[in-house]
Formats: sequence, structure tokens, C-alpha cells
Amino acid sequence: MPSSTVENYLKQIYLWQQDNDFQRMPMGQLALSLNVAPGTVTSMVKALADAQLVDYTPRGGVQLTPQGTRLALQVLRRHRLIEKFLVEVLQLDWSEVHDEAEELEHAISDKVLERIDALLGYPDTDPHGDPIPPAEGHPESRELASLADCPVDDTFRVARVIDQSVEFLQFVDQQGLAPGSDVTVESRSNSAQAVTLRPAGRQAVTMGTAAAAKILVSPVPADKPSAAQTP
Amino acid sequence: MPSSTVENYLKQIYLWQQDNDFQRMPMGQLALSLNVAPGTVTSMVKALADAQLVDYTPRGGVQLTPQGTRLALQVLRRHRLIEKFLVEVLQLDWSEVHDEAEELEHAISDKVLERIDALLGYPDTDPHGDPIPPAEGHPESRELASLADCPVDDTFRVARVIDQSVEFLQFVDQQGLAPGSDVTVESRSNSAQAVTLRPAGRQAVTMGTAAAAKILVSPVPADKPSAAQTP
DNA sequence: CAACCAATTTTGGATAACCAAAATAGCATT
DNA sequence: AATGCTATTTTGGTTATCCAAAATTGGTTG
Repeated sequence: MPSSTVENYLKQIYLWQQDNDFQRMPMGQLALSLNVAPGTVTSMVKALADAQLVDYTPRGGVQLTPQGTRLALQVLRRHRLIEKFLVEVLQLDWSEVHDEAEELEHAISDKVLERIDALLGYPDTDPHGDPIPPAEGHPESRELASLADCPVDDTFRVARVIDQSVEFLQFVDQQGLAPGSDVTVESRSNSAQAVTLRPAGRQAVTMGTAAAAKILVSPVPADKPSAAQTP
Repeated sequence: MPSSTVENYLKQIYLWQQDNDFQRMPMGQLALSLNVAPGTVTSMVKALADAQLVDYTPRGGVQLTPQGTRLALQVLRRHRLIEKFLVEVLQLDWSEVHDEAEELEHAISDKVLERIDALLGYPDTDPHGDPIPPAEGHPESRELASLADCPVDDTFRVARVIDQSVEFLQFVDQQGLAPGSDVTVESRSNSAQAVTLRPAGRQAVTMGTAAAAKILVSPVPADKPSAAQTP
């Protein structure tokens, strides 16, 4: 059994690689995302390399091996299924489940996890719209536009919000932009670095492109009604 | 936050003291129940004493302080609520939930625990009939007879099974002696150290008094029907 | 090219748990 | 009182993680 420390290292490397074109992750980045000193990362990573979980080149960064990737995906699967469970079954707020899942993901057994999966009806995304990896194999990747770069004057459905901070998630929720809600992009100004949005049946909001980039959308499916909730 | 190691030490001391007339627990016993070397226990217990969680007398054993007791009860509460949850919501078998809960009890937050408690309708015993301590304060203790010493030829309802081994629990289940079932004590032989039982609507079973002592019963309430399940 | 910088690695050290095996204490028995 | 036994404590040592601060490296820049 990998320790929860090991699981966290692998998870962070996986997530960073997803977001960065599958490059090798620099040690400094890893230290930052794990909140540990750089030297700590160097020695831990050497151990992970000995265990065949990562490929490490001194001063060249780390990369997951296939085996490391498999483990990272399992951790992510646990994390996201737990999040979904906490929201759907225990009715926690989607803004707070990330931290809860952070602990539970290291403690839950396969058996319990599969029961939860079944109870939830085998969902494929978590409450933030993040894909839940299958028990084995890789998650299919969706191509999603973000509110920072999708066409103006069109209506989209929020599919995913890429940020785990309670603050941002609550803001998104309050504006009626949680996953499942529909939104129209009213205007976008490059010079002001801002977008103005009109969430379905709501006051318009203007936000910076940096924030808008964290909200991913897909075309509104023909029939399905929006899942927006009244706050 | 106490580490899960600390939580386990306190929990074991608490459980042992319950079963042994609140005496001080010998270090050897503690080493046994935690599956660690005796020397390890000595040094850990010294640390617990420094943290005011136990009262330790060299060669005299350990005892929980009020603070240690409070912590132990919290751990036990988490453990038993989780067990109940695993059986009621995730439909695991009562014989296997102990080990699952053993891990989860150290990872779950107060918030999630309270949600689970509410979802379950604030139960006061777990699937084995063990009392679930309240969020604060002590559990009320029930006076229960065991099948090893209750009157013969009377019918009782199984209230609690004091053993966490999968093997014994499955045996109990198969004989129709799970908590909630009714049973009649047909005979008891002191010389043979055995009791013969007739679980409601079942074949009679004979077991040693050591085993019978682990099955606690209460009088059958006037109206409530038995909760025996068909296997 | 020399000097500098930022990122990384090394070094020396800490803490929480753990073990094996030697030393000791308390008790019981000769 | 001497012997012995058992439970316990001590001692010396290990592993996983972590940190701070010094040393190094690779690249950048005047």
C-alpha cells in the first residue's frame, strides 16, 4: 500500500501534467503544490523513482511512469467519487467537499468505493464537473471551451469549474454559474481583460478573463433543461 | 489533532477498561491489542502521559484521564456510526464493517459525521449492538444478561454481540442469532460448559459457554416483533 | 568570459512510530 | 535470603517525512 504521502505526490504530479501539456513537472512546482520545502521533494521523488512510480531526471523534473499514472488515477477516482457522494447523499455544499475528500480518499477501501459508485449510479463527473476516472483505464477527455474564449452572444451550459477554493466556488454558485446552469456571454473586452455574462434568469456579471477561464462550458443540449438551482 | 496512532491507543485502553472493571491496563495487554512490541508501548504511553491523556505508573499500567476518555469516546462514536452507516446505507455485511470503520474513523470530519448521524436517524447502537457514544458525554450503559448466564427456558432478544471477528459474526448470523433475533435457552450444562439454544423458527444449536457469553440478550419487549432475517 | 540568479540538490538535523534484544524490577518460591 | 520467572523498561537502531540552510548547477547577462 502506498502511504497517503505517496498518493498525494502522485496526484499532484498527475494534475499538473494534465494542465501543462504533459511536460515534466519542475520540483519547485511540486514543492509548492504540496506545501513542503524543496529539499523534501527532491528526496521524496528519489524514493518514488526507486519505486518505479516516477521518472526523475536531476534538474529536469518528474514525470509519472505508467504505474504511477495508474495509482494517481485511482486516487483521483476515490477523491471525486467521494466528493460526489458527499454532495448527493450527505448534502454537503459542493464548495466544501474538496477538503473533506482530501482526507477520506486515503482511507476508503475498494469495496466501499464500489458500493458508493453503485449507489450514485456510476456518475462520470464530480460536483465540479471534473471527470471521475474509471476503475481502470483513463478517463475520456472532453473538449470544453471556457467562458474566456467561447463565442460571444451564444448560450452555453456550464460543464466544469476548475478551482477548488471555497471562496471562488461560492462566488460561482451565487452568480448562478454552477455546473448545469446555462449562461450567455454578452460581451468580452480584450483590453479590459473582462467578460460580461448573463446567467439564465439572472443579473449580468462581469469578471476578469482569468476567472472566466476557470469556468468551462459545452453547447446546450437540444432537449435537456438546465439544472440551475435557486439560491 | 491526535494522530491515528494516538487515537488507537486511547481507544484500546478505553475498551479494555470497560471490560475489566476500570482497572489500570497492563502494558503487555496494550501491546497485544495494538499488535506492537512491548517496548513501543512503554515509550508511546509516556508520550500520552506527557500530553495528559493517560495516567501512567511505571510497572503499574495505564489509565485514561478524563481528557483521554473524551477523546476515546469520540473515536468510538466515529467508529460505530460509520459501521452503522456502512450496513444501513451501503449495505455491507455487519461481519465486515469493523475493519472498514477501523480506517475511516481516523479520516472523517465532524461535519460529515453529524450528517451521517442525521441520515441514520440518530441511532444509539451500531450493527453489533454496541452503544454509540453521544457527541459529548458518556453512553448510558445497559445491563444485559448473556446467553451464558440468563435463565433457562425463557425467550430473549439478542441485543449485542461482543466480538469483531468475521468468523464468529458470520457464525452467529448463520444460526439466526444476529442482534434483533429472538432465542430460547433450552438447556445449560455446567459440567459440559455448554448451552443449547433455539433461535426463533430454527434448528437448535449448542455452543460453549465462552461463545454464549459473547451474545448478550434483553427481555423480549411486549409488542415489537423480532427483526430476524432469513438467510 | 565573469558574475549572478533562480532552481535544485545536499547536508545535517528533527520527530513519530516502530523493533529486537539486553537489562531490570517485583514477585513467588525454594 | 537466594533463585527464577514474567512483565516491563531501556538501549540502540530503523524508516518515512519533514525543515533550514549551505552548496551546486545551468543558464543569463553585462
